[in-house]
Amino acid sequence: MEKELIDHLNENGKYSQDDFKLLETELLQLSLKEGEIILKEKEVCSSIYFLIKGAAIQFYNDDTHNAVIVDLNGPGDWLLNHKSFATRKPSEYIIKVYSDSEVYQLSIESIHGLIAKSQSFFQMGKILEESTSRVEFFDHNYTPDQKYHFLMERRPHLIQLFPQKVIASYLKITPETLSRVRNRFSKT
Amino acid sequence: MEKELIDHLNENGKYSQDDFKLLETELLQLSLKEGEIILKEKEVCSSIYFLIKGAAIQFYNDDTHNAVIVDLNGPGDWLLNHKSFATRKPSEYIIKVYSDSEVYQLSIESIHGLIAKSQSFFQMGKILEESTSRVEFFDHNYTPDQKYHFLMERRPHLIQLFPQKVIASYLKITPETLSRVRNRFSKT
DNA sequence: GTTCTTTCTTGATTTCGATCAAGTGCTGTT
DNA sequence: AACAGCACTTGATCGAAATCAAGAAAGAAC
Repeated sequence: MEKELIDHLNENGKYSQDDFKLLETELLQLSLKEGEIILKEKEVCSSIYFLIKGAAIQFYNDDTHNAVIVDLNGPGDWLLNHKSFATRKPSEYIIKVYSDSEVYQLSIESIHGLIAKSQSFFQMGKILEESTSRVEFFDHNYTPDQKYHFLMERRPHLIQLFPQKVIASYLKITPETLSRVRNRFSKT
Repeated sequence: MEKELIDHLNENGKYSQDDFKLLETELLQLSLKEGEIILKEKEVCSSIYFLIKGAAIQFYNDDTHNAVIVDLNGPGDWLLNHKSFATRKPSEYIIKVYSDSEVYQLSIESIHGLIAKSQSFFQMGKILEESTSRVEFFDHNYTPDQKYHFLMERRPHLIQLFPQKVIASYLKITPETLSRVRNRFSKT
């Protein structure tokens, strides 16, 4: 099992050597090419994917067929649509690999099996807690500068993984505004 | 048990007569006066409340001590802070009764006990799914008109329960803008 | 290398919602 | 009834970000 996942699990819970061995038997390692779709629109999210290397985006197409990016992911992140996974209903969003990536796939059946074998895997339920950062963005009604600072503090690695137009879409600002924010920011 | 709760449960799951009886023994009915606090800041949310009559708000105080409203509730809604309830960590937000209200209180211990007695109560886990409307607001980057239309479609009763300044804070627009939106809206 | 494309930057202009400022109307209190 | 205190409306102005429009820079394809 890759170091990334071991570190991630140890940071977010307590697992024994046996737990790691159990988990390893359920993981499916996949290599994905840029542009591959992990979760199609209207498909039920029935696996979660641990991103070892690469980058992924979650988005939907608005009425004018523009991709609206709702989440960005880098190495160490879990890829899933929380809502679809929890409700077993079709996903409104699409998950797509943004650059060549390595992932571990873990099916919902595997997760249930693991929990049956070891209570430790209950802790994985944490993955289901929607990363609250998006909700906080909304609650706080941030300015473009605040949004960028927020991103720099919480997920700075994402800035390296995606072009600015993607970051801008994620932050709900225009690429021009992001360029000016970065310009201001680099002078302080 | 009040009709509101029976209807609510039947709409969101399948429960037997025995389930209702079991539940009834765990419910604590409370009358609350306008302004009473249900969940204090930094308190762990260890009960959920079903709002039979009245109205409630969830908010936090920003750096300048203005209340920023993050959720509004009316009869038929459950009152809880999802994040604190799920993580057992202190809540960042406050839940306050906005007008004299009738609620049922249900503690987390009661919920666990109910699940132990009847699998039906697993379905209550749905309550824990964060109402997605707030996230959608953010994802879609709505204009003030769209926000108001969204509210009119999804939760029109809230508009009757709260003054416009409260609705405006919830929608992250000024009361002036809301007044103009409503004015435009009433002419179509 | 050179060309073609895409990304990023920079400037000018526009636009929408916030802010500022009165004024109106409603409710409750004495 | 008279007043005080709010909630709401309406108008005028302001400002921040979007939009429009070139260019510059950086990659990719040949």
